[in-house]
Amino acid sequence: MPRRATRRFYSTDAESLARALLGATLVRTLDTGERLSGMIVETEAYLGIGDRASHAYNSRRTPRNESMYARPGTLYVYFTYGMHHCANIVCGRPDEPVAVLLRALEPLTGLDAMRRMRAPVIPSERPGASMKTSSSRPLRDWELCRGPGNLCRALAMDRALDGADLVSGVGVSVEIARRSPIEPASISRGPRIGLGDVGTWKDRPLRFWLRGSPSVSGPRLDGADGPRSV
DNA sequence: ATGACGATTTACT
DNA sequence: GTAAATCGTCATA
Repeated sequence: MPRRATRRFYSTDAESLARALLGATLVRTLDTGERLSGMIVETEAYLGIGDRASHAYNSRRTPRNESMYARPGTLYVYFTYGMHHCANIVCGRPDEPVAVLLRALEPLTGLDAMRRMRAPVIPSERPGASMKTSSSRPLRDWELCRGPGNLCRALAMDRALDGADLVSGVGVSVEIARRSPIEPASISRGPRIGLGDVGTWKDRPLRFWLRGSPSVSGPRLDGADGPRSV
């Protein structure tokens, strides 16, 4: 199949990598040996110490974001909102805290395992208690990895994977398989999602997605192209 | 020690 | 549209 992405592939600026990752396949191997995979359809670029929306803004370097300063091809996984994990791939040059957030995949294999991971955790199975049928209808295939938090949940990715090197491939349970380049015309871009008060950085069109994919997150105001294209 | 804050998601008015 | 869930992390004291 396609070959694993090389160090060179990741050694570029965030915007270029965000585009290059679209269409690539992310493969996650569980401890059980199950292989879950999906096509990357949505990414966001975080440009580094000058990017007010970045965890590394103003050279901020703490135990949490330490892996942002690692070699290109390193995984940066963080925990937020008390319940979600988000996964990034570090790029740029070594010691440069530049990264791309993985926001959505179109599931390819291991959908049953993904559905299992996404299944809500019942607080306590109380016999006799009226089972409040969680109004949640069964998840459709295309929404299993829709959104950065859901993506990590479906693929069982957490801080244990933070700092993993996607290139060496030694004992790595996550890998990126390149694919033939995507037609530039099929890529849309727009402002990043979920940012706080970051001034003008809020509007920079650093979010990229594959036009037409149902798995792309964010508000879908129209039908054909998902979020407002730019 | 304390408090404010999330690169989110989901449910609800 | 608004709000709640939920807790690790970081800056401040």
